[in-house]
Amino acid sequence: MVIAKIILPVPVKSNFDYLVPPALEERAEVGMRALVTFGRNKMYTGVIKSLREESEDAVLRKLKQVDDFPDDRPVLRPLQLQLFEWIAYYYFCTEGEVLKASLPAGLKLESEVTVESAQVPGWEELELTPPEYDLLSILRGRPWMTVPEVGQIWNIAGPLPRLRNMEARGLVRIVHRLKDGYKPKTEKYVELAPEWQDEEALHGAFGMVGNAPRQEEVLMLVVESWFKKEPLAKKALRKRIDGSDSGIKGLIKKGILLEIDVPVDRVARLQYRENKKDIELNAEQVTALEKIQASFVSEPNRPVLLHGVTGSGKTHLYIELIREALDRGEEVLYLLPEIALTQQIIDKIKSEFGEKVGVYHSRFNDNERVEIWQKVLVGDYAIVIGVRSAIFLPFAKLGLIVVDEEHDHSFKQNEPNPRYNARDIAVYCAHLLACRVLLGSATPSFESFQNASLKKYALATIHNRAVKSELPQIAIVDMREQRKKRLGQGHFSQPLLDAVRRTLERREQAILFQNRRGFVPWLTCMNCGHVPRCINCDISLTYHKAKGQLRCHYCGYTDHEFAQCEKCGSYDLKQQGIGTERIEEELKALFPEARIARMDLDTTRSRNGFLKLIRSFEKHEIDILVGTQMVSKGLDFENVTLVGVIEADLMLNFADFRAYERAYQLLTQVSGRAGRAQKKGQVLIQTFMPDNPVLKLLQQPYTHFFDLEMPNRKALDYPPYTRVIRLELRHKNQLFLETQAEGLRNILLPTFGRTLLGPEYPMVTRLRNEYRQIAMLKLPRNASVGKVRKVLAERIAFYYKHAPKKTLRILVDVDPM
DNA sequence: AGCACGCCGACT
DNA sequence: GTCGGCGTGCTC
Repeated sequence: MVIAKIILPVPVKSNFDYLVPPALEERAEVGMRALVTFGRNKMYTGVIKSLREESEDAVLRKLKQVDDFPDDRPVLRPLQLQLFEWIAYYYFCTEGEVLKASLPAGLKLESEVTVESAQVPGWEELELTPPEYDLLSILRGRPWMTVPEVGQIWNIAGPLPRLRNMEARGLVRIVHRLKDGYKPKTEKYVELAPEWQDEEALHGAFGMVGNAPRQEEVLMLVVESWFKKEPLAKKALRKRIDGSDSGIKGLIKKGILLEIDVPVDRVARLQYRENKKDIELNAEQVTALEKIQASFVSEPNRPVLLHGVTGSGKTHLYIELIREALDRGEEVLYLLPEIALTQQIIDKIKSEFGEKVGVYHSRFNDNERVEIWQKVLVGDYAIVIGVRSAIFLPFAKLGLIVVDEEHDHSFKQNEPNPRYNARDIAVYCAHLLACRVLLGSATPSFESFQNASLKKYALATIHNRAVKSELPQIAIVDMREQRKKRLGQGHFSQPLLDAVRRTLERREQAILFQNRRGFVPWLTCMNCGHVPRCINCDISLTYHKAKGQLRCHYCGYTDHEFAQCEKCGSYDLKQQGIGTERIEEELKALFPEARIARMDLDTTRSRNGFLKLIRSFEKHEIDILVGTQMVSKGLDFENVTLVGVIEADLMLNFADFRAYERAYQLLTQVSGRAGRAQKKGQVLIQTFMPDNPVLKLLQQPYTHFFDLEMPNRKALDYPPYTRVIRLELRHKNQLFLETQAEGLRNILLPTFGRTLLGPEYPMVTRLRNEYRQIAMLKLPRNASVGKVRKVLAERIAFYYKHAPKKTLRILVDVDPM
C-alpha cells in the first residue's frame, strides 16, 4: 500500500500518514494537494510531503485514507518542501504553519460543520426545548446553517453537543461541507451549436428563424464570427444589436446557439507600454553593475548588497540584471516592502518587461492570488513583483531574487507564525536553489552591511544621485528656540511655514511627514488627570476627529468621542500630542488656498485609495501631502521640492535598540523624496533635540552613521554582533504571568546565563486582554542554530512539564525586528 | 486549529 | 441536582 506523509495547515508538531486508496495511487505525487479528514470529521487540504510503500498491517490499520487529490499536478515543488522544513526549523514553528502562510486561501479548502433539518413531519408537535424549536423554525427557511451561526442564535459558545443530541433524536443532520474555494471567473460566450456548423445546415437555420428579425440579426453576427473563427462574447454581441437579450434567447431556445462559460483571467493582462527608452547608465552605475555581475559570475551563490543613495538609480541596475536573467531563461522574483507604496517601480518594470510580469500582493483578493500562483506553476510569468509572501511562490527555475529596500521592516512577519523574514529566506534560497540574490537599499540594515563588511556578501556602492540633482539640503529646526522666541504657529516653525509658502508660490509640491495617525494620540482631563484608555489594552486611545471616535491602535477598539471627562465630568479635556489629522487641519487653516491631502492608514483603507492619492498627487491636483511613513517610500515626483518632518523626536525617543537605525533610515528615506529632478530639494526637520547624533549625521555618508552606532551595539551585545531570539509570554492573569515568568527564567538561566535578558514588562503591558512579558536571548553570532533550537525547545518543554497549568503562552520570535 | 472529555462553580 | 465553563490531550 502507498502511504502519503501529509503536511496539514494546522499548528501540530508532526506530519501525518494517510493511506492512498489504490484508485488514486496513480495520481499521487509529492507536492500535490490532498483532501483529508483530520480529527473527528473536519476536512483539510494538506500537501504530500513524501510517499512510501508500507505492508505492515499493524501500521496500515491505524491510518485514514486520502479522500481526494483535487488537482492533477503538484502545487509545490520538492525544493519548496525542503525550504518549508528549513523555515519551520529556523523560525521555531511547524511546517503546517509555513504551509498555511504560503498557500493562498483559495487553495486551502476546508470543511465546515453545518446542520440541516431532518424534515421530520409534524416536528412542531414534538417535545422540544425553545432553542430547538427556534432552530428548526429557522431551518424551514434555509437549507442549512453553520455551527457557529447556531451558536449565535442560541447565544452559547459550543452548540455542537446539543446538536449531536438533536441528531440522535432524528431531528437534524450534521453535515460537513467544503467551504467555497477558488472559483475561476467566467464570461458568457455564444457559439453556433455543432450540428449547425456547416453551410448547408445554416441555410436551414436561417429558415427556422422565420419572421423574427432580431433573431436573424443575431444569427448573422454569430455566423460572421464563426467564419472568422473569432469567439463571440455575449456581452459584445448584445452591444452590437440593440442591447437586449431577446434575439439571443430565442436562438438558444431553438438550439441553434449555445451559451458557454469561458474562464477569463482575473489578473488583467498588462499592456505592453512602448515608452521604454534605452536607459543610459552613468559611469558610477556602470561600475556598480559590473561589480555585481562579476560577483554573480565568480560566486553565484554569494548575495550582493547594493548600497546606493536615494535617487541613485538602483532600479536601472535591477532592470539590467533582470534582463540578463530572462536571457538565460530564468525566472525572477522582485521583492518589495509594501507594493501599494511603490507603484511607480511596478510601473517601471512593467513598462520594461510587459506581460511577463506578475504582481503578488496582499491587497489582491484571494482569487487573484490563486491565479498568480497557478500561472507561476505553469511558468507563465517570467518576473513576479511581490511582497514578503511572494517568497513562497512555486518557481521552477528561479535565477534571481531582488530584495529592494532590504532594510524594510515589512519583510518580517510579526504576528502569526511563521515569524519569518522574507529577505533572510531569500538569502537562504541563494544556497538552496542556487539562485542569485541582490539586496538593495539606500540605508542598509546593520545586519546586511555588517555581512558585506565581513565579505559574506559582496558589496556594490553608488554614492551619487543619477540625475544631475544634488541630494537635498537638510536643515534642522530647533523647536526650543522657536518656542522661546514665540516663532511659528501651531506645530509649524517659522522656517517651515516660510518654506511651505515659497513652495506654493513656485507652484511646486510639498510632503509633510508625521509618523502618527489620528488627530491626537491622547486626551487628558485637566481637572482630574484622567486619560481615556483602551478597555483591552494598556494604552491611551487616539482621538480621531474626522470620525468622531477614540480608537485603540493596537486592538481596534473604538469609543465615541465625548466632551466631558468620564471620571469627573469636567469639560476641560486637553488634546495632547500630534497626529496627521491635526497637521492637516492646522495646515488648511494656515494655507486656505492650498490643496491639501492626507495619506495614512485611515485614508488608504480601500483597495484603490492609495493609488488614487498617488495619481492625483502626481497630476498636481494636490499641493501638500501630509502623511505617516507611507509617504517615505518609493514616491518619486519631480515637482516635490520640500519635505517637512513635523516631529522627529518621536522616532529618536523610541525605546528600542534599533530606534536610531530606524530613525536614520526613515529620515533618509523621507528626505529622499525631495528634489529628485533638476529642481533643488529642501528638507526641514523639526526637533527639540537638535544635537542628536542621528540628525547630525543625516547629511553625511551612511558609513559615518554606521561607524558611530556600531560600537553601541557591540557594547550592549545587540545585533548584528549577536543573534536575538525573543520570547513573549502571555496570560490573562497578571499574577500568574509574573510567577510563571520568574519560573521560566529560572529554568532558562542555567543554560543561557548572561545571554538571557528578562522576562520583563514591555511598554504596553496588556494587549487584547492579555498581560505579557518579554525575554530576550542574545546569542553569540556563531552559535549553532541547531543546538540553540534544540536546547530551547527542550527547556520550554521542561517548563510545561512542571508548570502548575499549561496555559501560559510562549511565543518564540527569531531575529525580531 | 478544533474537538471531546473531564473536572469544577453558579444557577433554572 | 444540571448546565456550561475552562483546562488538557489528541488528532494519522
